[in-house]
Amino acid sequence: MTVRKKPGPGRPRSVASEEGHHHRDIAAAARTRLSGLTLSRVAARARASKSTIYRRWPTKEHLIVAAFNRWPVLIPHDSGDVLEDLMDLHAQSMRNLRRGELKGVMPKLVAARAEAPALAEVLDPLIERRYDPVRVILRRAIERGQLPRNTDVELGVHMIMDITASRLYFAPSDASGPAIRQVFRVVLKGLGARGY
Amino acid sequence: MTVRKKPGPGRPRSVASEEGHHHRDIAAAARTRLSGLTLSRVAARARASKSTIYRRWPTKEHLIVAAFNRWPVLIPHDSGDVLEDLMDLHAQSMRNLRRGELKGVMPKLVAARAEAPALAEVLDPLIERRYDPVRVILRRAIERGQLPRNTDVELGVHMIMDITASRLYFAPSDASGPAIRQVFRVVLKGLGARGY
Amino acid sequence: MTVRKKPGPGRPRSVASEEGHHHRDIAAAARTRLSGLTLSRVAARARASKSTIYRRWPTKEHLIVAAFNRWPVLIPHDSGDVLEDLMDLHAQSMRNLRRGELKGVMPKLVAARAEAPALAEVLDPLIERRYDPVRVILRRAIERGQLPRNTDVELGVHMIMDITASRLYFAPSDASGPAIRQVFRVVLKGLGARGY
Amino acid sequence: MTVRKKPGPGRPRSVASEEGHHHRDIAAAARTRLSGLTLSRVAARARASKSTIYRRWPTKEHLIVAAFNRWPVLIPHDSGDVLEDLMDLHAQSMRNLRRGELKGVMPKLVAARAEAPALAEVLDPLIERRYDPVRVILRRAIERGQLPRNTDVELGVHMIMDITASRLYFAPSDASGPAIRQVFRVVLKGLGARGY
DNA sequence: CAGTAATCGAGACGGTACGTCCCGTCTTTAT
DNA sequence: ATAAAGACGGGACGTACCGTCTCGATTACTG
Repeated sequence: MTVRKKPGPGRPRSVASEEGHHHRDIAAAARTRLSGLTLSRVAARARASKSTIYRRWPTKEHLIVAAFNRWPVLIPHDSGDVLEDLMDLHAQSMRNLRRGELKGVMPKLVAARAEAPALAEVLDPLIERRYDPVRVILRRAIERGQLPRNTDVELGVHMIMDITASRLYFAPSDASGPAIRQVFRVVLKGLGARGY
Repeated sequence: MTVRKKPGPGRPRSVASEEGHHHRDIAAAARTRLSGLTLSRVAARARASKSTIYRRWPTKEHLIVAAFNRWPVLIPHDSGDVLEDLMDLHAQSMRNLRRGELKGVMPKLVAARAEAPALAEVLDPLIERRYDPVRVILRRAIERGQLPRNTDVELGVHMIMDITASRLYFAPSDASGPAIRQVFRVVLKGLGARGY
Repeated sequence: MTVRKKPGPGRPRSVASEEGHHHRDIAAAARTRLSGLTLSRVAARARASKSTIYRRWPTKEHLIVAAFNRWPVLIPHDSGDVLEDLMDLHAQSMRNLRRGELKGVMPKLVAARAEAPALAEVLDPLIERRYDPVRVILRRAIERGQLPRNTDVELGVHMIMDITASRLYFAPSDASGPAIRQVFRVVLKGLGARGY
Repeated sequence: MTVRKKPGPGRPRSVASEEGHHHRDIAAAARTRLSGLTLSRVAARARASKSTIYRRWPTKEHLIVAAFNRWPVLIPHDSGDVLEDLMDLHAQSMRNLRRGELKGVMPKLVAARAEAPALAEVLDPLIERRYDPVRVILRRAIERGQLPRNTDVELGVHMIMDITASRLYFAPSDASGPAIRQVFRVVLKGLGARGY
């Protein structure tokens, strides 16, 4: 436990945890206006100082990762049909994307990650967690009998997430509802689902 | 057609970026050492000047795009089986990736593209062309009878490329041969191929 | 004499003298818009090419000198009184200065001259010639008996020109009529003139 | 008065240009080698960065003005005779001029001033202050009775400075001791001094 | 009149300084 | 002792201009 036994002299860090109001403010400030993001600007907007930011996050990119983690998590609903559940997830993504200037953050993060292995260690678990809703949906499909008992869930999850991510962030592809539905249908069928 | 309208008076630009002329190939100089790429360094290595570079490419990123376009194109072989053909393509990618420092260039390009629409106009056609080998392979599979007559080729091409790109460049996923084989199998089966 | 003995084949320089129409055009183009003067701009305005300009003048500054030499020469009038004649000269200067953007050219020339001795050789004779009108006026004053027979004309000329130039171009001083009249009066009196 | 309004928080600027602190004196670095002066070189020599320099001085020329202001001020001595005092001042100028590469700085400054009014506001007061020694000498001459009670001191000061400056920096004139002595004699006589 | 060779306009080229921007660290004063 | 403020060293960026060069097109001389 990192409990301070004795406060000692001097001003203590303002609620020294990531949940502290100050740090929350900073990450929030970073979340808006990702393009042309500058640490000085973030500091100014959060009424913090650059020292404070660098005391908490070793690089600008780490701060962006923190900001990225504030993205709302997708909620897996249960409509009784895999395809519809996946489409619902995609709709949630699209809604998140539209609001806020978070559009370009994923490419930026991925680029930073590519040449800073240290960043990968922080970023990858967060990304991995984003896969969970799809996991839930696919597992439910198995229980429901829409997918075979022995379906490789991880394979399916990654395929769906990879394609979705590509279409949303990276490639100049069609990310509209109908196009994505087609993709999901092929994946489900390839996984052995009946009726697609 | 890129027909020269009229030569007119004036010294024409060296064709250095195409065949190389009296100075070194600039794009080639940019190709090596992508991380920490500096225009001054590129200029020095190519025995060119920054002016010359900026006269040809409006931004550093445009130059990188040109450098990216020197990547060897994948050759679609014909082994008589779709899956093997696709796996061969993937093997070529892996080989290209290993040699050269081109590793981090894709994420960088994608990030730059995300916030410079002008760059997208130049980059997207080049990316699109990279899809061709897969197109060829899928079409051959249809002719061969491995895929149904009415297969949506574009759908398949994009799915395969999206997933491959994700695994190779963007996501912390398994891009090994066996893992990719699994993915391809699911896609092919999803498209209606028999025997996978 | 630099007379071409035999013309030989080939196109001769277009009226290869400073009086040639083409060169006149160039110097004229340089005369307008001295601040932010660029050889490319001069070339464009004169419909000449940089090569042509550099064939005639070894540096930008030499061209400016040529342009400077187009300044109208001051005409020494004879009113019967030295002081009035000098004031008339000053009025002419002021008029020249007001029209045209030639304002900053003298400082520029002087600065260039300071670090390019070669330029001094070209510029100094031209400047020296600008002293002539004052010489004429002072000599007339001697003949007229307004100045002593043994007046050091050169001393007077240089003093008058130095002060005038300082006030007009270099120092933040008063170059108005009355102020200059005071100056001239002191110089004349110092030279031994009676009645000032 | 340049009163500090309020220190407030934040690291204050180093006073390097005034007393020198943890890095070398920037203006001093600029003072040496005026011709071919490069901000990068100044920065390197002063162990400072371009940012630091541009934070203090808006333009290269402003820095040069600051460097110019380090020129030693002339000391008005009192020999009992105006002419000798003025000649002593001139001797000091000549000595300053000889040592150091400051030779070309005045023309440069004047040229820059001519097309940047903002620079004039900074430069002019400094130049004006350089006139003081002559003022002192002329006033003493009046008290001493060498010049009339009602002498226009400012007129004399400016005439002397204008001519001196012209001969030293701008015009291709004789700035030797005897020549200058002649000039001073004429000015003094013109101002009503007796015995010249 | 036809051939030919120097000059011309246009502008690309290598080089280099400029002034701006941002990063991540450091140094103050205020709390 | 920490925080806010922001100065600092470092270094890349993209712009501007210089003086040289390389083209194709345009001439005036020569044969």
